[in-house]
Amino acid sequence: MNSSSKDIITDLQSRDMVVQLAGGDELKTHLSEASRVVYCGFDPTASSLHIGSMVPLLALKRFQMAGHTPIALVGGATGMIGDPSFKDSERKLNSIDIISDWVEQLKPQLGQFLDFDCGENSAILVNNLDWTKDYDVLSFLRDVGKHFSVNAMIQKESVKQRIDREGEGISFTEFSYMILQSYDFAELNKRYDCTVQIGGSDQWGNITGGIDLTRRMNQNQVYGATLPLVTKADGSKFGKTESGTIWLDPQKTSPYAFYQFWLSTADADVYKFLKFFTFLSAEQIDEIEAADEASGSRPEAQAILSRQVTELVHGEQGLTAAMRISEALFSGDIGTLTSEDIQQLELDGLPCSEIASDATGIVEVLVAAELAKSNKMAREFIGNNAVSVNGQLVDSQDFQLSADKALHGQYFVLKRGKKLFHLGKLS
RNA sequence: GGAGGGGUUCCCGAGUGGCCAAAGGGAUCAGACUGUAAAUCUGACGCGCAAGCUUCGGUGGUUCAAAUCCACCCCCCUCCA
Repeated sequence: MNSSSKDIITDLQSRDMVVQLAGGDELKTHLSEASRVVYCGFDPTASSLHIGSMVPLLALKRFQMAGHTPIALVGGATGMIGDPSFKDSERKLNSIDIISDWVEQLKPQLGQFLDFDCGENSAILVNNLDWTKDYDVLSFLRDVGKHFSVNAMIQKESVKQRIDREGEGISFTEFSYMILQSYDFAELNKRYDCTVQIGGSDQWGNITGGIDLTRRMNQNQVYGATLPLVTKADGSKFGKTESGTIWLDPQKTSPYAFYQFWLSTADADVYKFLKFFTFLSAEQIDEIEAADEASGSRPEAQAILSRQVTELVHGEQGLTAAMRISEALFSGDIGTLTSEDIQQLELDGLPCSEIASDATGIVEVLVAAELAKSNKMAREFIGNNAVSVNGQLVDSQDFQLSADKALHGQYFVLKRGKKLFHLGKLS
Protein backbone atom coordinates (compact mmCIF):
# COMPACT_ATOMS: atom_id res chain seq x y z
CA MET A 1 0.00 0.00 0.00
CA ASN A 2 1.51 3.30 -0.98
CA SER A 3 1.34 6.28 1.28
CA SER A 4 -1.01 8.36 -0.81
CA SER A 5 -3.78 5.77 -0.56
CA LYS A 6 -3.69 6.23 3.18
CA ASP A 7 -4.84 9.81 2.72
CA ILE A 8 -8.39 8.78 3.22
CA ILE A 9 -9.50 12.33 3.91
CA THR A 10 -9.24 13.42 0.30
CA ASP A 11 -11.24 10.37 -0.65
CA LEU A 12 -13.89 11.18 1.93
CA GLN A 13 -14.01 14.75 0.75
CA SER A 14 -14.74 13.58 -2.76
CA ARG A 15 -17.77 11.81 -1.31
CA ASP A 16 -18.88 14.98 0.50
CA MET A 17 -18.33 13.15 3.73
CA VAL A 18 -16.19 15.62 5.59
CA VAL A 19 -17.84 18.47 7.44
CA GLN A 20 -15.05 19.73 9.65
CA LEU A 21 -11.40 18.89 10.09
CA ALA A 22 -9.45 19.56 13.25
CA GLY A 23 -5.93 19.90 12.01
CA GLY A 24 -6.67 20.41 8.34
CA ASP A 25 -3.80 19.61 6.00
CA GLU A 26 -1.71 18.55 8.92
CA LEU A 27 -4.18 15.73 9.45
CA LYS A 28 -3.85 14.67 5.83
CA THR A 29 -0.09 14.56 6.16
CA HIS A 30 -0.41 12.70 9.42
CA LEU A 31 -2.52 10.02 7.76
CA SER A 32 -0.34 9.82 4.67
CA GLU A 33 2.85 9.25 6.58
CA ALA A 34 1.97 6.09 8.40
CA SER A 35 -0.73 3.72 9.51
CA ARG A 36 -2.60 5.50 12.27
CA VAL A 37 -5.14 4.56 14.91
CA VAL A 38 -8.60 6.06 14.48
CA TYR A 39 -11.53 5.87 16.80
CA CYS A 40 -15.25 6.51 16.79
CA GLY A 41 -17.65 6.05 19.67
CA PHE A 42 -21.16 4.64 19.71
CA ASP A 43 -23.36 5.09 22.74
CA PRO A 44 -25.90 2.46 23.72
CA THR A 45 -29.13 4.39 23.35
CA ALA A 46 -31.08 1.36 22.12
CA SER A 47 -30.61 -2.38 21.75
CA SER A 48 -29.41 -1.94 18.18
CA LEU A 49 -27.62 0.53 16.00
CA HIS A 50 -29.77 2.21 13.40
CA ILE A 51 -28.84 3.28 9.92
CA GLY A 52 -27.79 6.73 11.08
CA SER A 53 -24.83 5.12 12.82
CA MET A 54 -23.72 3.53 9.60
CA VAL A 55 -22.05 6.63 8.25
CA PRO A 56 -19.37 6.85 10.95
CA LEU A 57 -19.16 3.08 11.19
CA LEU A 58 -18.55 2.68 7.48
CA ALA A 59 -16.11 5.57 7.69
CA LEU A 60 -14.11 3.55 10.21
CA LYS A 61 -14.13 0.72 7.70
CA ARG A 62 -12.89 3.10 5.01
CA PHE A 63 -10.01 4.08 7.26
CA GLN A 64 -9.23 0.43 7.79
CA MET A 65 -9.30 -0.26 4.06
CA ALA A 66 -6.86 2.61 3.66
CA GLY A 67 -4.47 0.88 6.02
CA HIS A 68 -5.29 2.44 9.37
CA THR A 69 -6.34 0.74 12.57
CA PRO A 70 -9.94 1.39 13.59
CA ILE A 71 -11.15 1.38 17.18
CA ALA A 72 -14.87 1.00 17.66
CA LEU A 73 -15.74 2.27 21.09
CA VAL A 74 -18.98 1.29 22.74
CA GLY A 75 -20.05 3.88 25.26
CA GLY A 76 -20.86 1.82 28.31
CA ALA A 77 -19.93 4.84 30.42
CA THR A 78 -21.04 7.76 28.27
CA GLY A 79 -24.30 5.95 27.56
CA MET A 80 -25.09 6.18 31.26
CA ILE A 81 -24.83 9.96 31.14
CA GLY A 82 -26.43 10.92 27.83
CA ASP A 83 -24.94 13.23 25.24
CA PRO A 84 -26.66 16.64 25.33
CA SER A 85 -25.17 17.77 22.01
CA PHE A 86 -27.85 19.56 20.02
CA LYS A 87 -30.58 17.82 21.96
CA ASP A 88 -33.30 20.24 22.84
CA SER A 89 -34.22 18.70 26.15
CA GLU A 90 -32.90 16.65 29.01
CA ARG A 91 -33.45 12.94 28.58
CA LYS A 92 -34.42 10.25 31.03
CA LEU A 93 -31.63 8.07 32.27
CA ASN A 94 -31.86 4.38 31.45
CA SER A 95 -31.17 1.80 34.12
CA ILE A 96 -27.71 0.29 34.39
CA ASP A 97 -29.06 -3.17 33.62
CA ILE A 98 -30.63 -2.01 30.41
CA ILE A 99 -27.53 -0.15 29.32
CA SER A 100 -25.21 -3.06 29.93
CA ASP A 101 -27.60 -5.27 28.01
CA TRP A 102 -27.56 -2.82 25.11
CA VAL A 103 -23.78 -2.65 25.22
CA GLU A 104 -23.60 -6.39 24.71
CA GLN A 105 -26.00 -6.24 21.80
CA LEU A 106 -24.11 -3.42 20.12
CA LYS A 107 -20.72 -5.11 20.22
CA PRO A 108 -21.38 -7.69 17.49
CA GLN A 109 -23.01 -5.04 15.32
CA LEU A 110 -19.98 -2.79 15.59
CA GLY A 111 -17.80 -5.77 14.85
CA GLN A 112 -19.63 -6.92 11.79
CA PHE A 113 -18.30 -4.20 9.50
CA LEU A 114 -14.71 -4.24 10.64
CA ASP A 115 -11.95 -6.77 10.19
CA PHE A 116 -10.55 -8.00 13.48
CA ASP A 117 -8.11 -10.39 11.93
CA CYS A 118 -6.06 -8.73 9.26
CA GLY A 119 -2.70 -8.42 10.89
CA GLU A 120 -1.26 -5.05 11.80
CA ASN A 121 -4.31 -2.93 11.36
CA SER A 122 -6.87 -5.32 12.83
CA ALA A 123 -9.78 -3.54 14.39
CA ILE A 124 -10.10 -3.07 18.13
CA LEU A 125 -13.31 -3.01 20.15
CA VAL A 126 -13.30 -1.18 23.47
CA ASN A 127 -15.77 -0.07 26.12
CA ASN A 128 -15.16 3.22 27.87
CA LEU A 129 -16.69 1.83 31.03
CA ASP A 130 -13.42 -0.08 31.46
CA TRP A 131 -11.44 3.02 32.32
CA THR A 132 -14.13 5.04 34.02
CA LYS A 133 -15.98 2.71 36.34
CA ASP A 134 -13.24 2.55 38.96
CA TYR A 135 -12.13 6.13 38.60
CA ASP A 136 -13.08 7.83 41.85
CA VAL A 137 -14.79 11.16 41.75
CA LEU A 138 -12.17 13.21 43.54
CA SER A 139 -9.33 11.95 41.38
CA PHE A 140 -11.37 12.50 38.27
CA LEU A 141 -12.22 16.04 39.21
CA ARG A 142 -8.60 16.80 40.07
CA ASP A 143 -6.93 15.00 37.15
CA VAL A 144 -9.39 15.61 34.37
CA GLY A 145 -11.91 18.24 35.41
CA LYS A 146 -9.22 20.77 36.18
CA HIS A 147 -8.33 20.95 32.48
CA PHE A 148 -11.77 22.16 31.51
CA SER A 149 -12.96 25.72 31.61
CA VAL A 150 -16.66 26.02 32.27
CA ASN A 151 -16.50 29.37 30.53
CA ALA A 152 -15.38 27.57 27.39
CA MET A 153 -17.80 24.72 27.80
CA ILE A 154 -20.87 26.90 27.94
CA GLN A 155 -19.75 28.60 24.76
CA LYS A 156 -20.01 25.36 22.79
CA GLU A 157 -22.66 25.53 20.14
CA SER A 158 -23.79 22.02 21.01
CA VAL A 159 -25.13 23.05 24.41
CA LYS A 160 -25.90 26.67 23.68
CA GLN A 161 -29.56 26.18 23.02
CA ARG A 162 -29.91 24.35 26.29
CA ILE A 163 -28.31 27.21 28.14
CA ASP A 164 -29.80 30.16 26.29
CA ARG A 165 -33.24 28.90 25.51
CA GLU A 166 -36.08 29.80 27.77
CA GLY A 167 -38.00 26.79 28.95
CA GLU A 168 -35.17 24.28 28.78
CA GLY A 169 -32.21 23.62 30.96
CA ILE A 170 -29.36 21.18 31.26
CA SER A 171 -28.40 19.08 34.22
CA PHE A 172 -24.86 18.90 35.48
CA THR A 173 -24.89 15.24 34.48
CA GLU A 174 -25.44 15.93 30.82
CA PHE A 175 -23.17 18.93 30.92
CA SER A 176 -20.37 16.65 32.10
CA TYR A 177 -20.73 14.41 29.09
CA MET A 178 -18.17 16.30 27.10
CA ILE A 179 -15.56 15.74 29.77
CA LEU A 180 -16.10 12.00 29.71
CA GLN A 181 -15.87 11.75 25.96
CA SER A 182 -12.80 13.97 25.93
CA TYR A 183 -11.20 11.70 28.46
CA ASP A 184 -11.88 8.72 26.21
CA PHE A 185 -9.78 10.27 23.50
CA ALA A 186 -6.92 10.99 25.89
CA GLU A 187 -7.12 7.46 27.26
CA LEU A 188 -7.15 5.83 23.82
CA ASN A 189 -4.23 8.01 22.86
CA LYS A 190 -2.33 6.70 25.85
CA ARG A 191 -3.33 3.06 25.44
CA TYR A 192 -3.27 2.62 21.69
CA ASP A 193 -1.52 5.70 20.38
CA CYS A 194 -4.86 6.68 18.88
CA THR A 195 -4.47 10.03 17.12
CA VAL A 196 -7.68 10.57 15.20
CA GLN A 197 -11.31 10.71 16.27
CA ILE A 198 -14.20 10.79 13.86
CA GLY A 199 -17.88 11.30 14.51
CA GLY A 200 -21.05 12.96 13.31
CA SER A 201 -20.92 16.71 12.93
CA ASP A 202 -22.85 17.05 16.18
CA GLN A 203 -19.74 15.62 17.85
CA TRP A 204 -17.47 18.50 16.92
CA GLY A 205 -17.52 20.03 20.38
CA ASN A 206 -16.80 16.72 22.05
CA ILE A 207 -13.99 15.90 19.62
CA THR A 208 -12.23 19.22 19.99
CA GLY A 209 -12.63 18.85 23.74
CA GLY A 210 -10.76 15.56 23.47
CA ILE A 211 -8.04 17.08 21.34
CA ASP A 212 -7.45 19.81 23.90
CA LEU A 213 -7.46 17.38 26.79
CA THR A 214 -5.03 14.99 25.09
CA ARG A 215 -2.63 17.82 24.49
CA ARG A 216 -2.85 18.92 28.10
CA MET A 217 -2.70 15.49 29.70
CA ASN A 218 -0.45 13.61 27.29
CA GLN A 219 1.32 16.46 25.49
CA ASN A 220 0.31 14.82 22.22
CA GLN A 221 -1.16 16.46 19.15
CA VAL A 222 -4.19 14.56 17.94
CA TYR A 223 -6.77 15.21 15.24
CA GLY A 224 -10.43 14.96 14.45
CA ALA A 225 -12.87 14.95 11.59
CA THR A 226 -16.62 15.14 11.51
CA LEU A 227 -18.96 13.47 9.08
CA PRO A 228 -22.29 14.77 7.87
CA LEU A 229 -25.45 13.92 9.69
CA VAL A 230 -27.68 12.39 7.10
CA THR A 231 -30.49 14.68 6.05
CA LYS A 232 -33.17 14.40 3.43
CA ALA A 233 -33.92 16.92 0.74
CA ASP A 234 -37.53 17.25 1.83
CA GLY A 235 -36.51 18.07 5.38
CA SER A 236 -38.07 15.03 7.02
CA LYS A 237 -36.04 12.95 9.40
CA PHE A 238 -33.76 10.38 7.88
CA GLY A 239 -34.08 6.78 8.95
CA LYS A 240 -37.66 6.77 10.08
CA THR A 241 -40.70 5.33 8.41
CA GLU A 242 -44.30 4.92 9.41
CA SER A 243 -43.27 1.83 11.34
CA GLY A 244 -40.41 3.55 13.11
CA THR A 245 -36.65 3.56 13.04
CA ILE A 246 -34.70 1.44 10.57
CA TRP A 247 -32.46 -0.74 12.72
CA LEU A 248 -29.52 -2.87 11.74
CA ASP A 249 -30.78 -5.75 13.87
CA PRO A 250 -32.78 -8.08 11.59
CA GLN A 251 -35.02 -8.91 14.54
CA LYS A 252 -36.06 -5.28 14.76
CA THR A 253 -36.13 -4.42 11.06
CA SER A 254 -36.40 -7.35 8.69
CA PRO A 255 -34.05 -7.47 5.72
CA TYR A 256 -37.15 -7.07 3.56
CA ALA A 257 -38.24 -3.89 5.33
CA PHE A 258 -34.65 -2.70 5.27
CA TYR A 259 -34.39 -3.27 1.53
CA GLN A 260 -37.71 -1.54 0.93
CA PHE A 261 -36.57 1.45 2.93
CA TRP A 262 -33.62 2.08 0.65
CA LEU A 263 -35.63 1.35 -2.44
CA SER A 264 -37.99 4.19 -1.67
CA THR A 265 -35.22 6.78 -1.37
CA ALA A 266 -36.10 10.06 -3.05
CA ASP A 267 -34.26 10.93 -6.26
CA ALA A 268 -32.98 14.07 -4.62
CA ASP A 269 -31.16 12.00 -1.99
CA VAL A 270 -30.16 8.79 -3.67
CA TYR A 271 -26.77 9.75 -5.13
CA LYS A 272 -25.71 11.30 -1.86
CA PHE A 273 -26.74 8.13 -0.05
CA LEU A 274 -24.74 6.02 -2.49
CA LYS A 275 -21.70 8.04 -1.49
CA PHE A 276 -22.39 7.73 2.22
CA PHE A 277 -23.55 4.16 2.49
CA THR A 278 -21.75 2.16 -0.18
CA PHE A 279 -18.18 1.45 -1.17
CA LEU A 280 -18.79 2.31 -4.80
CA SER A 281 -16.27 4.87 -5.96
CA ALA A 282 -17.29 8.48 -6.44
CA GLU A 283 -16.66 8.00 -10.17
CA GLN A 284 -18.97 4.99 -10.36
CA ILE A 285 -21.67 6.93 -8.58
CA ASP A 286 -21.32 9.86 -10.92
CA GLU A 287 -21.68 7.46 -13.83
CA ILE A 288 -24.88 6.03 -12.37
CA GLU A 289 -26.26 9.52 -11.94
CA ALA A 290 -25.37 10.48 -15.50
CA ALA A 291 -26.95 7.31 -16.86
CA ASP A 292 -30.15 7.89 -14.89
CA GLU A 293 -30.38 11.42 -16.11
CA ALA A 294 -29.87 10.33 -19.69
CA SER A 295 -32.45 7.57 -19.51
CA GLY A 296 -35.27 9.92 -18.65
CA SER A 297 -37.21 7.10 -17.04
CA ARG A 298 -37.18 5.49 -13.67
CA PRO A 299 -33.67 5.77 -12.14
CA GLU A 300 -31.52 2.75 -11.39
CA ALA A 301 -29.85 4.33 -8.40
CA GLN A 302 -32.41 3.24 -5.81
CA ALA A 303 -32.13 -0.38 -6.90
CA ILE A 304 -28.35 -0.26 -6.71
CA LEU A 305 -28.40 1.47 -3.34
CA SER A 306 -30.85 -0.94 -1.75
CA ARG A 307 -28.95 -3.98 -3.01
CA GLN A 308 -25.58 -2.69 -1.90
CA VAL A 309 -26.63 -1.66 1.57
CA THR A 310 -28.85 -4.66 2.26
CA GLU A 311 -26.08 -7.02 1.28
CA LEU A 312 -23.60 -5.11 3.41
CA VAL A 313 -25.80 -5.32 6.49
CA HIS A 314 -27.72 -8.56 6.04
CA GLY A 315 -25.44 -10.52 3.75
CA GLU A 316 -26.16 -12.18 0.48
CA GLN A 317 -28.89 -14.36 1.95
CA GLY A 318 -30.69 -11.44 3.50
CA LEU A 319 -30.58 -9.59 0.22
CA THR A 320 -31.86 -12.55 -1.74
CA ALA A 321 -34.76 -13.01 0.64
CA ALA A 322 -35.63 -9.33 0.54
CA MET A 323 -35.60 -9.27 -3.22
CA ARG A 324 -37.65 -12.44 -3.43
CA ILE A 325 -40.40 -10.97 -1.26
CA SER A 326 -40.35 -7.69 -3.12
CA GLU A 327 -40.59 -9.46 -6.44
CA ALA A 328 -43.54 -11.57 -5.32
CA LEU A 329 -45.46 -8.70 -3.78
CA PHE A 330 -44.81 -5.89 -6.20
CA SER A 331 -44.39 -7.39 -9.61
CA GLY A 332 -45.85 -10.86 -9.41
CA ASP A 333 -49.46 -11.84 -9.48
CA ILE A 334 -50.18 -12.75 -5.91
CA GLY A 335 -52.90 -15.16 -6.92
CA THR A 336 -50.42 -17.37 -8.74
CA LEU A 337 -48.03 -17.90 -5.85
CA THR A 338 -47.53 -21.53 -4.99
CA SER A 339 -47.82 -22.90 -1.51
CA GLU A 340 -44.02 -23.22 -1.44
CA ASP A 341 -43.63 -19.61 -2.53
CA ILE A 342 -45.76 -18.46 0.34
CA GLN A 343 -43.96 -20.56 2.89
CA GLN A 344 -40.74 -19.10 1.60
CA LEU A 345 -42.10 -15.58 2.03
CA GLU A 346 -42.88 -16.39 5.61
CA LEU A 347 -39.35 -17.68 6.16
CA ASP A 348 -37.97 -14.64 4.39
CA GLY A 349 -39.52 -12.35 6.93
CA LEU A 350 -42.84 -11.19 5.59
CA PRO A 351 -44.92 -10.18 8.63
CA CYS A 352 -47.19 -13.06 9.39
CA SER A 353 -49.92 -13.98 11.83
CA GLU A 354 -52.59 -16.59 12.40
CA ILE A 355 -56.22 -15.89 11.75
CA ALA A 356 -58.55 -17.53 14.22
CA SER A 357 -61.36 -19.40 12.47
CA ASP A 358 -63.98 -17.47 14.42
CA ALA A 359 -62.51 -14.05 13.63
CA THR A 360 -62.37 -13.84 9.86
CA GLY A 361 -64.13 -10.52 9.32
CA ILE A 362 -61.86 -8.25 7.29
CA VAL A 363 -62.09 -5.41 9.80
CA GLU A 364 -60.95 -7.46 12.76
CA VAL A 365 -58.27 -9.21 10.74
CA LEU A 366 -56.79 -5.88 9.64
CA VAL A 367 -56.63 -4.73 13.23
CA ALA A 368 -55.19 -8.04 14.44
CA ALA A 369 -52.52 -7.88 11.73
CA GLU A 370 -51.73 -4.31 12.78
CA LEU A 371 -52.48 -3.03 9.32
CA ALA A 372 -55.02 -0.75 10.96
CA LYS A 373 -54.83 0.53 14.49
CA SER A 374 -58.56 0.58 15.17
CA ASN A 375 -61.74 -0.78 13.67
CA LYS A 376 -62.61 2.71 12.63
CA MET A 377 -59.37 3.05 10.68
CA ALA A 378 -59.85 -0.36 9.12
CA ARG A 379 -63.28 0.67 7.84
CA GLU A 380 -61.88 3.89 6.52
CA PHE A 381 -59.15 2.08 4.62
CA ILE A 382 -61.70 -0.25 3.08
CA GLY A 383 -63.84 2.73 2.16
CA ASN A 384 -60.83 4.30 0.44
CA ASN A 385 -60.20 1.17 -1.61
CA ALA A 386 -56.88 0.80 0.14
CA VAL A 387 -57.23 -2.84 1.13
CA SER A 388 -56.81 -5.95 -0.94
CA VAL A 389 -56.70 -9.64 -0.16
CA ASN A 390 -54.78 -12.04 -2.41
CA GLY A 391 -54.62 -9.33 -5.01
CA GLN A 392 -58.37 -8.69 -5.00
CA LEU A 393 -59.69 -5.31 -3.89
CA VAL A 394 -61.91 -5.52 -0.81
CA ASP A 395 -65.04 -3.46 -1.40
CA SER A 396 -67.11 -4.37 1.61
CA GLN A 397 -66.60 -4.09 5.32
CA ASP A 398 -68.41 -7.39 5.66
CA PHE A 399 -65.84 -9.31 3.64
CA GLN A 400 -65.05 -12.63 5.28
CA LEU A 401 -61.68 -14.37 5.03
CA SER A 402 -63.22 -17.78 4.67
CA ALA A 403 -61.32 -20.91 3.73
CA ASP A 404 -62.84 -21.06 0.25
CA LYS A 405 -61.22 -17.73 -0.64
CA ALA A 406 -57.83 -18.63 0.80
CA LEU A 407 -54.83 -19.41 -1.36
CA HIS A 408 -54.13 -23.11 -1.06
CA GLY A 409 -56.89 -23.33 1.50
CA GLN A 410 -55.17 -21.30 4.19
CA TYR A 411 -53.23 -18.21 3.09
CA PHE A 412 -54.29 -14.62 2.74
CA VAL A 413 -51.91 -11.97 1.48
CA LEU A 414 -53.30 -8.79 2.99
CA LYS A 415 -52.33 -5.45 1.54
CA ARG A 416 -53.08 -2.02 2.94
CA GLY A 417 -52.06 1.03 1.05
CA LYS A 418 -49.46 0.80 -1.65
CA LYS A 419 -46.77 -1.13 0.09
CA LEU A 420 -47.80 -2.60 3.38
CA PHE A 421 -48.25 -6.36 3.35
CA HIS A 422 -49.12 -9.03 5.84
CA LEU A 423 -49.51 -12.76 5.51
CA GLY A 424 -52.51 -14.23 7.31
CA LYS A 425 -52.74 -17.95 7.91
CA LEU A 426 -56.00 -19.66 8.78
CA SER A 427 -55.55 -21.73 11.89
C1' G B 1 -36.05 29.23 51.02
C1' G B 2 -38.53 33.60 48.12
C1' A B 3 -40.86 35.69 43.58
C1' G B 4 -42.65 34.75 38.83
C1' G B 5 -43.85 31.58 34.40
C1' G B 6 -45.32 26.79 32.78
C1' G B 7 -47.33 21.24 32.31
C1' U B 8 -53.41 20.61 26.52
C1' U B 9 -54.82 15.14 22.05
C1' C B 10 -47.77 12.10 18.26
C1' C B 11 -44.94 17.23 18.32
C1' C B 12 -45.44 22.64 18.47
C1' G B 13 -49.31 25.56 20.11
C1' A B 14 -54.54 28.14 20.85
C1' G B 15 -58.28 27.70 24.39
C1' U B 16 -59.44 30.56 30.85
C1' G B 17 -67.25 27.98 33.07
C1' G B 18 -71.40 25.72 28.52
C1' C B 19 -71.27 26.74 21.26
C1' C B 20 -64.72 21.83 23.16
C1' A B 21 -63.01 15.70 21.31
C1' A B 22 -60.87 20.73 22.03
C1' A B 23 -58.42 26.47 16.74
C1' G B 24 -53.96 26.59 13.77
C1' G B 25 -49.37 24.45 12.08
C1' G B 26 -46.19 20.17 11.66
C1' A B 27 -45.72 14.95 11.49
C1' U B 28 -48.40 10.63 10.05
C1' C B 29 -51.99 7.64 7.08
C1' A B 30 -55.25 6.78 2.68
C1' G B 31 -56.85 8.19 -2.34
C1' A B 32 -55.79 10.67 -7.22
C1' C B 33 -51.43 11.64 -10.33
C1' U B 34 -46.65 8.81 -10.87
C1' G B 35 -41.62 5.46 -11.13
C1' U B 36 -43.02 1.13 -4.66
C1' A B 37 -39.80 8.76 -6.07
C1' A B 38 -40.70 14.08 -5.32
C1' A B 39 -44.21 18.00 -5.83
C1' U B 40 -49.42 18.91 -5.98
C1' C B 41 -54.67 18.14 -4.96
C1' U B 42 -58.53 15.50 -1.88
C1' G B 43 -59.75 13.08 2.56
C1' A B 44 -58.65 11.03 7.52
C1' C B 45 -56.21 11.79 11.95
C1' G B 46 -59.09 9.69 20.80
C1' C B 47 -62.50 5.07 20.89
C1' G B 48 -67.21 3.28 19.02
C1' C B 49 -71.40 0.93 13.10
C1' A B 50 -74.21 4.04 16.13
C1' A B 51 -76.39 6.00 20.48
C1' G B 52 -72.58 7.37 23.08
C1' C B 53 -67.95 6.84 25.83
C1' U B 54 -62.96 8.28 27.54
C1' U B 55 -59.19 12.67 27.31
C1' C B 56 -56.39 18.50 28.61
C1' G B 57 -49.73 16.76 35.02
C1' G B 58 -52.20 14.04 39.74
C1' U B 59 -55.98 13.77 43.57
C1' G B 60 -60.14 15.77 45.72
C1' G B 61 -63.88 19.81 45.61
C1' U B 62 -67.43 23.94 43.83
C1' U B 63 -71.25 23.92 39.84
C1' C B 64 -77.08 21.87 36.37
C1' A B 65 -72.24 22.14 33.58
C1' A B 66 -64.90 22.51 34.20
C1' A B 67 -59.22 21.84 29.98
C1' U B 68 -61.18 26.37 32.05
C1' C B 69 -62.93 28.06 39.22
C1' C B 70 -60.96 26.32 44.40
C1' A B 71 -57.55 23.16 47.60
C1' C B 72 -53.56 20.09 48.09
C1' C B 73 -49.69 17.36 45.58
C1' C B 74 -45.97 16.13 41.58
C1' C B 75 -42.75 17.88 37.63
C1' C B 76 -40.21 21.80 34.51
C1' C B 77 -38.20 26.82 33.55
C1' U B 78 -36.47 31.97 34.92
C1' C B 79 -34.79 35.39 38.49
C1' C B 80 -33.48 36.44 43.69
C1' A B 81 -31.30 34.47 48.34
